[in-house]
Amino acid sequence: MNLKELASRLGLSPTTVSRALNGYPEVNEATRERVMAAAKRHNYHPNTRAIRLATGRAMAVGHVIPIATRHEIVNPVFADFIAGAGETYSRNGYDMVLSVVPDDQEEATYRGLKSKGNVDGVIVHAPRMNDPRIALLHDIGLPFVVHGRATGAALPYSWLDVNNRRAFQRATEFLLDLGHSRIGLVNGLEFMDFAIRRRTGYVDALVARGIAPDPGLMASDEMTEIAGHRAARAMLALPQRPSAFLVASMISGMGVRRALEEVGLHMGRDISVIIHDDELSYMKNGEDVPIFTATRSSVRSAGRLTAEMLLDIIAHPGSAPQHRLLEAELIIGQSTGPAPKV
Amino acid sequence: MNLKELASRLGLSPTTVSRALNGYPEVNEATRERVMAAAKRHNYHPNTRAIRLATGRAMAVGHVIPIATRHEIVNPVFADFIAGAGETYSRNGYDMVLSVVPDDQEEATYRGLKSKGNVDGVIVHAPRMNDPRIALLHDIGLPFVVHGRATGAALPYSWLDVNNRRAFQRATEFLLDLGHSRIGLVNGLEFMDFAIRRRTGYVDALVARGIAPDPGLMASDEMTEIAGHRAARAMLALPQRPSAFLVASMISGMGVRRALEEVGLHMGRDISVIIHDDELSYMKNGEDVPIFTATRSSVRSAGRLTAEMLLDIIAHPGSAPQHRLLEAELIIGQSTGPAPKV
DNA sequence: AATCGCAATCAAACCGCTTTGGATGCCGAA
DNA sequence: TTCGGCATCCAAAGCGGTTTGATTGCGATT
Repeated sequence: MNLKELASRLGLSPTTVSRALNGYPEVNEATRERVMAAAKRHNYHPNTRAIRLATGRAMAVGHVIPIATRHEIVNPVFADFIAGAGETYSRNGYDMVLSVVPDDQEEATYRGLKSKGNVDGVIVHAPRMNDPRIALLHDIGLPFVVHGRATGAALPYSWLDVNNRRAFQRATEFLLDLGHSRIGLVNGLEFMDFAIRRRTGYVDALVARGIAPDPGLMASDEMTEIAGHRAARAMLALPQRPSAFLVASMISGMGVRRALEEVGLHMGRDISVIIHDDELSYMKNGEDVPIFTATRSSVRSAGRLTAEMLLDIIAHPGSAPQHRLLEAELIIGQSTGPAPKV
Repeated sequence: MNLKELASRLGLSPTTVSRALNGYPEVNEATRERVMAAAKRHNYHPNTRAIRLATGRAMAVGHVIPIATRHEIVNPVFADFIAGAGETYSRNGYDMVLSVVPDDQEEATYRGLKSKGNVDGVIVHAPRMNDPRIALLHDIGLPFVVHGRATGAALPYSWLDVNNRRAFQRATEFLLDLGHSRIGLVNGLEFMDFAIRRRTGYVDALVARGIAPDPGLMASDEMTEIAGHRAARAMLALPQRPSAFLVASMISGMGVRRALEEVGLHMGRDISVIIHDDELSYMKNGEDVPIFTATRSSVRSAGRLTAEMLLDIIAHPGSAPQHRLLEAELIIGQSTGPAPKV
């Protein structure tokens, strides 16, 4: 069943039927209802491919995921972000198209997406310092929103980010207030923009209290259980071990906890831990009382909001770049307590 | 730059240019090369929307992800499966379109995908017993492959699955051989097909050795850290506690390990644990020596293979359903050892 | 009665490609 | 010489919608 056939059954022209279904004003209400009813009765759905060609819009948004020929891994927050963004797209009749490509083909993929007209815009994931994608997308004229920020970008661009600096600053202050002065930072890889900001927040808080940051207490690695474990073990082996940890993710935090248990330290009593909690749906931080004290920000709702921003930008080309900075909550769980007297 | 313009620059008809670019034989080789060169020089990429309309093919595959209005959560293996499938699609010029929809709109989504012509086929995730999607997709005539199997399906369908029954049977036998006789099963939710099969494997192995399965040693819940912890705690509190655990996932396994440590049991010495390891990229099971003894099967390569199967089915409509059963490896890590003498 | 305005509808062009069904020119065979 | 066959190339008709630019009918205005 297509437009033409539906129109002929109704004794109307395709023009009128199209307009009736799309809510144009110049069609008699009685006619419109007749058309609507017939469309429903015959289970008519306009062919997306034809709409796309006719309107010149792709009605789709792209997400490009470069895969590890070298170091990076599929980001564990990715699934939840996508789920959030996908909700927004579904609600607005957009498709989400994912391109999983070797990272040396990332640029070609963006160019292809634009010139072949597959999508109306893209969301940029996991920005790094001086991220080349921003200039690239500007260059090819493909609307985009960055999830996160890219320090060093020369051009203006739209972004949505969590205030990572502030979150880690507050968490550090919270630990300092509890009497901790040697605080270990188990950070993500510091070519990722958010990891840099987190370290800045941590360092700022220490410096503001007159504490010189100790390089031995700052680790930077992938946010895996293994890496978290390794970093914590190393710091626990120091002559002056930390009495608290600030950890970049739930998963790293589990590695840290394992390290603590191995050396016989009780989390929340002998040693404090704060993690950043992205509220991943499959990685809940406890049920009633959180296991970890955490800076918390839902990556899923970030996905929803980022997608909304992008759709708005697509709908209003030429509008000024948009920015949105979300604050993380600091929620108290069982993993923090006053620094033990020495 | 479009076909018509490229053609006119070349002094050729669109027909010939189209054929030249698509490798049709009825075009002079010299002409073809001239066309190819011009296409490259002008950075010509055919408009995907037009191709799709003209050929009637969507050149896209759909993945429908129902989101939790009730119980389910975004599947943690999902990201890796998608990454694998996406590789296959990219390599073959297909797009992957993800639909994230409230689960009461799942059926409508599949129907829409078909009637609006957005995709040429779909992959069905996380099949349950008597999964209604199979009959639905048969009904609307949308090619599909199931990742997993759906016990109770009346109609034939294509699937790719891991031999979950065998994997858990082997793991159980391995534990039995080590002298364990009380083995706790920390399973996933048993409306999921794979969870049922795993339990079957576990039970079969026990029965084969003349051991009656103890309902108190079989837990079924979401595969989260929290749930794994809860299940393990409950079993450890039994008058006759298990000396080994068989656990459905890496994440559950971390909860189990936490429970063990809380009650002062050393994993691998006092108590044995085997998990199922999907080889998620952000959840490595150790680096050199695996932390957990595990039944292992890469969900990422499953994604690749499932996608290949689907593309094959799309390319050969009317062919017989295809099946592929992958065997899991049993790899030995640090979490298993002989049952302690009582 | 002639004109105007407005509501409602339609024919046809168009989006950018593929594909069908010819054309055209040239060569070798009858 | 004539004609069939072959290699090349092309005009035009789709694909299934949207959108532009009329057209029609009718009550209201002059």
